[in-house]
Amino acid sequence: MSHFPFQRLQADLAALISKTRAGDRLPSEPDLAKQLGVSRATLREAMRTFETQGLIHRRQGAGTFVVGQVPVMDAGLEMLESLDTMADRLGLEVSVSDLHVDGIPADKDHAAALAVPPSSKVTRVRRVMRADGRPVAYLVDCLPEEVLKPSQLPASFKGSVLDFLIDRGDRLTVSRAAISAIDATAEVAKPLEIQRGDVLLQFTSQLYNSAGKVIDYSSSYFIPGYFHFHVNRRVGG
Amino acid sequence: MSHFPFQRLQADLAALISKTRAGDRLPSEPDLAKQLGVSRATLREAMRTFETQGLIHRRQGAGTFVVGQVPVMDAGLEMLESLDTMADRLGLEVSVSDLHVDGIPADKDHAAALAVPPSSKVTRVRRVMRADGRPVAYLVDCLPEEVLKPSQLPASFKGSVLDFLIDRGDRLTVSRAAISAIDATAEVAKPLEIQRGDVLLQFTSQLYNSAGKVIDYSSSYFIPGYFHFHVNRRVGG
DNA sequence: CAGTGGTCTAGACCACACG
DNA sequence: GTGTGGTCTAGACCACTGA
Repeated sequence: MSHFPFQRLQADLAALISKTRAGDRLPSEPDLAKQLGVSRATLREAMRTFETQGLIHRRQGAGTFVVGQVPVMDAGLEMLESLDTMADRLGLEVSVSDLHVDGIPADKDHAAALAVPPSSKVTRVRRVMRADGRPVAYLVDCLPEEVLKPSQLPASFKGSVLDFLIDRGDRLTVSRAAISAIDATAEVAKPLEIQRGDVLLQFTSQLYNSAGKVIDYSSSYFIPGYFHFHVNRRVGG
Repeated sequence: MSHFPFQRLQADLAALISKTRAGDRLPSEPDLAKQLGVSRATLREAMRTFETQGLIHRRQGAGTFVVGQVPVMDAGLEMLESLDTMADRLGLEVSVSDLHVDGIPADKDHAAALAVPPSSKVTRVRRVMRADGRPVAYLVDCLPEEVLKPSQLPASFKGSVLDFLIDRGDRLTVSRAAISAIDATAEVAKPLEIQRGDVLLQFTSQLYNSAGKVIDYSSSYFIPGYFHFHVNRRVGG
């Protein structure tokens, strides 16, 4: 028996997953832990890696399922386009769920990013993007109320704030996105159906109009494995 | 007593950390777990969040220390520059440690990225970048042997492959970087002095010369909190 | 309802740092 | 050696799913 349970366990799990048909359920965690000769805690730690890669999906009360080939969205970062538009361009099917639109008072973060007074009203739009029925991104947009009131969004709103603004005729120029990697908090883990502590790619963006004013402050959380973002960087001046 | 130990624990830990002077040691994990009324496993789970944010640093055998204000490297992604150059521009002190240069046979990944035959020789350069003495990034460059032999690197090599190539007169044009978020594997966790499973921002880059040939394939791993990468995205065509 | 994954506990052993 | 963080175990209770 190896003295490094975790490494061996990773290999054993990889073998098990690869020989399980997509969509099928793995044995329950207690059973699997017994089979592989480790405790359930260790097993779960190892499973987190495979969930991050999008190879398995765990559903409380239901089980752990092997996930089939994932549709990957590959996009450059030079251009800003909505995930909807991106999916269209790539010929992928995406859907939106858990759409919530509300008005909230600006907190310090909003006030600084949007250049509005603290406690002024901002419109918040939250939703989950799904590909193949599985959550792949969680998006939160915040806009000053004078740019967008919750009531202005039509019943037919399909989830893309960017596309809505463009269609409405707003003159948008550029978006500045900060890129980071984070642990999922409980708030974003729940809609994305992942675990708190799972790894996410985060974009925090400010969208400018032609007057140079920030009209949208958004946080986007992407589950790794479903997206391939890339950027071309020039060398020298 | 709250029914949500984790949330309360996060708040308690945050309070403890904020009132501890930078550089001081926190109580040991068993002591702290007892103080806060949770098990050590739960405590460690919560601590991971603060370590990701760079607020604390855990050293096996020594203790957990509160980290002072971190020097942040803020950089756009439109231009490719070495971390050395970036640090200079920002007036920050960085150092290189754990420099390893070796020649290895190309694996499938190298062969595909560098467009060289499998098992042909590639030169690999690995090193850790430190700011304020703390590891902040782990960098691995792989170059075909005909571009760079291990013996060609001078003893004075200070860690930047990009700067070396530029100084040598290589005509470089553009770098294509793929951006991802990953769990730290054991291999990168060790040099970065973090835990396996901690979150990292990863850039995987191909550097092109003016002939359109890939001459460097690199993987860069960044600890979140020390870097603010951003990109400006144009709207529309 | 039984069974699943999500969380927490108490305790153990190890490798490592430091005096 | 002593004490630290790193890891693993065995068991418990909970929330949720689905028949």
